Amino acid sequence: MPNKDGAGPRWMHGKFKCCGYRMTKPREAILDVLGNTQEHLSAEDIYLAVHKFYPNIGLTTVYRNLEMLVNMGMVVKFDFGEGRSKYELSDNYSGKGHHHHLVCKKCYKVIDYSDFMKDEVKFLKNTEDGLSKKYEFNITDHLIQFFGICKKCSTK
Amino acid sequence: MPNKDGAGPRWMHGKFKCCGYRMTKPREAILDVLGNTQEHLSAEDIYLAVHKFYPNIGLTTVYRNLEMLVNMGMVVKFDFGEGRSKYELSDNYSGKGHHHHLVCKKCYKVIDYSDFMKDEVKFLKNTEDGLSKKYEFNITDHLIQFFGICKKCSTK
DNA sequence: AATGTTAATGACAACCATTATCATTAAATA
DNA sequence: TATTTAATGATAATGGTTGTCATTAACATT
Repeated sequence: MPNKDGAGPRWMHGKFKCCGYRMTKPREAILDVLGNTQEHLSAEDIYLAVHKFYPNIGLTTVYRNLEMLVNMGMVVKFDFGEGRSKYELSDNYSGKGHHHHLVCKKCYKVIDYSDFMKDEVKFLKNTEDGLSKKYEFNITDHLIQFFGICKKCSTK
Repeated sequence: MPNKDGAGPRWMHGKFKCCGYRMTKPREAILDVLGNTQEHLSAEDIYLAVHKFYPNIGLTTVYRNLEMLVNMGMVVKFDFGEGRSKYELSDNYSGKGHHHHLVCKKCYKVIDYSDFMKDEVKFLKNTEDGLSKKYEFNITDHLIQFFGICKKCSTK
């Protein structure tokens, strides 16, 4: 799963360099893991995946890098109510494209959906504009999640 | 702030009784606190407020009751990214009415807004219907939050 | 009002995701 | 290759939340 050539995409290196950061093996491995899954991974999930190839990379490092990547906007952190955060590459860096989440409250399975975005975009634009003006808030983000019970969980 | 008569609204007692639950002093005090604030309180906030009048009510009891009230649908639990959950009475039991949240990412101030709900309701209905059908999910809830920087935080 | 049943409590320990500390290592640059 | 300092890894600490268990008190029944 990780890039065995040890280089990683060129643009990535640039991205880090120009911020005064370095491209390190753990950082690259973490991005690799995030880039090669459709799942929503916890810090520990990522740690375990990375650990297979680089057994000396520690959990602390994973947390540190995730925090940094979130701050850089390359990774997004989600809370699905499971007691631990989940991470995924942000829209610009993942193949998934813009999507939102549908979360099962029982098994915490998460479905990405990107249908129904037309209404949503309109609604979001309106609301963000209105709220920004009225409450003098500089809105940078939104979180839209639907919760429910998935098919599997509803039949047991 | 708590009802000194020690009775509380009648309908509440009924609500609990018919589920096999009991109306206890801690439970009542917690509901009282939640019913008499416009703030979004953490478990500890509630504990401290309750503690003033009933110093022997413990934090564990607060957590236990909150969990139970959330399961009953009387209280809603929110995560604003602060590292601890916040609680408020659900729409049906609070004077606030249906609203959503605008959260400052720096100071975690939360603004309730109920403007712009017209678009939202339409959008939500559409999306929920579509998602339910397509993904065979029984949708029960949604979470809509806007994040940004409040005026105060942006000028310092 | 007294009693019995059992939901609920309170004190404390345990849990577990996340963060802080700090000596050591290794990217990037010259 | 040497220098600088960002980044690492091991470990301890933090802090919100949950589990345990003996005790208490709501409520229905008598």
